[in-house]
Amino acid sequence: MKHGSIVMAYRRTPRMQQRIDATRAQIADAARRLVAAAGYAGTGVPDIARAAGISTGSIYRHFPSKAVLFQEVFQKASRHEIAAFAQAAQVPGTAPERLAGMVETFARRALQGRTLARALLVEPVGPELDADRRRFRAPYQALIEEVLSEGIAAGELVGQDPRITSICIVGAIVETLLGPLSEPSGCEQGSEEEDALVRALVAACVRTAGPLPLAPRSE
Amino acid sequence: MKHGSIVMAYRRTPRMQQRIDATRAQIADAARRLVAAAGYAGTGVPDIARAAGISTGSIYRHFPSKAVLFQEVFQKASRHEIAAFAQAAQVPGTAPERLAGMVETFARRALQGRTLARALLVEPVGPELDADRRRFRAPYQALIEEVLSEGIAAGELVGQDPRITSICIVGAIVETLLGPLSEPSGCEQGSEEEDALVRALVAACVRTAGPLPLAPRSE
DNA sequence: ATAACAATTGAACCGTGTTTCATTTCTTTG
DNA sequence: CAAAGAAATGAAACACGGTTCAATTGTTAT
Repeated sequence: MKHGSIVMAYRRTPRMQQRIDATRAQIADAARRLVAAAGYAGTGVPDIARAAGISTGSIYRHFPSKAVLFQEVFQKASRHEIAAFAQAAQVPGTAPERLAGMVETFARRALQGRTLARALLVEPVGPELDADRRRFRAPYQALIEEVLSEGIAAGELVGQDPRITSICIVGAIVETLLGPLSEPSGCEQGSEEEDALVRALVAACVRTAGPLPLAPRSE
Repeated sequence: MKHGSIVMAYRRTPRMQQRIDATRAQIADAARRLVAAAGYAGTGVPDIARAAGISTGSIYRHFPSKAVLFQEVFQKASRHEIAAFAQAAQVPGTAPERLAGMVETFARRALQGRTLARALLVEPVGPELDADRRRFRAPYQALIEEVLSEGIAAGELVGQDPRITSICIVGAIVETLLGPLSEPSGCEQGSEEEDALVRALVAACVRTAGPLPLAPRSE
């Protein structure tokens, strides 16, 4: 304290805030890319720092922990997917038709995304993120359940517990894609094989929903 | 070398071999019990040693690594389940009837086992065991596929890819049980709730198989 | 220019859980 | 009983990854 002149404190300026936000986004983006390439297990905090061009310690100025960082990454990544899925749910048509479109949308996008989809859907992670993954699957299930309920009310589907059925359909999709998603070149993208897989999956899911032939009104 | 008399070497005698086998079994059994109680993540090698009444290091005389130990534990545990499932597959009846029995068997046993089933079916583990788990699900899928193929040939089920359908059914079962298996007291064993769950699951799986009404012969 | 303070660095830290190994205990054989 | 060697011990070493923090660099305001 040499002299009494009060020097004003450093304040967070817009320019600085922008810089911070950019770094934060850079970290999240690097994490997303690494997870998409190496999976969750194969992505350490130092790896992310290197990929983002910053230091390990800096990560922790922007995120309190690795778990929270990935929570954000996963949520952001899944928002896109869920939006696409929700859009498919809104096309007009009978419940079975809509369901078919939804399942196909899900499957095609997952097969395109591969490793990221695998990380989101099935890759083993710690218990904290495990709960998150269930939360990630839930929106799909809810959208399916909604369509099923409407289909039942409209007499397009047999009577059933739409909640359980929707869970079954989500499980069916994930399990079917699990194999292809695990093998790097399980079935080539855009191949005949992929088409056959998706067709069979869609058919099975529609059957699970139990479409009624054509009974518009009670006899 | 005090005196020239050649003292014969120690040789592995039947008695000793029996002892070794017993210890090995003891280790595997302790591991199984601990996994059933605390899950895979919550079971360390020292824990197993303590439960088996031996030292940590001894484990490594009997198993080269923790991964191999659990491989054996999981395989042995699943043998029982698969045997029960295979038995359910052999009861006489139509394909839909048999499938219903199989699904119910699987679900009831899994809900009874809880933590062990969860460890086998869904608990996050390392990548080595991940492949094992897929191998663990495969026998169920194969048995279902077999029943489906027979049902299709017999005209009891609609035309379909039985492989994909069987994968879907396995996924449906696992996904449906995942919730209850995760929550310690999700739905009480032997409860009304459990019955409803199993009924809905069985119904959904049978629909997935696509039973045909009653068309014994082509018109 | 320089005080004040935030952001960044990266090597060290720490907890957890697996694996090792010098030592001890036990079993068999002459 | 003594020698030989396998089996068991358990404390210590190790590996791995996330997290921390003292030192440094960068930015703002006077």
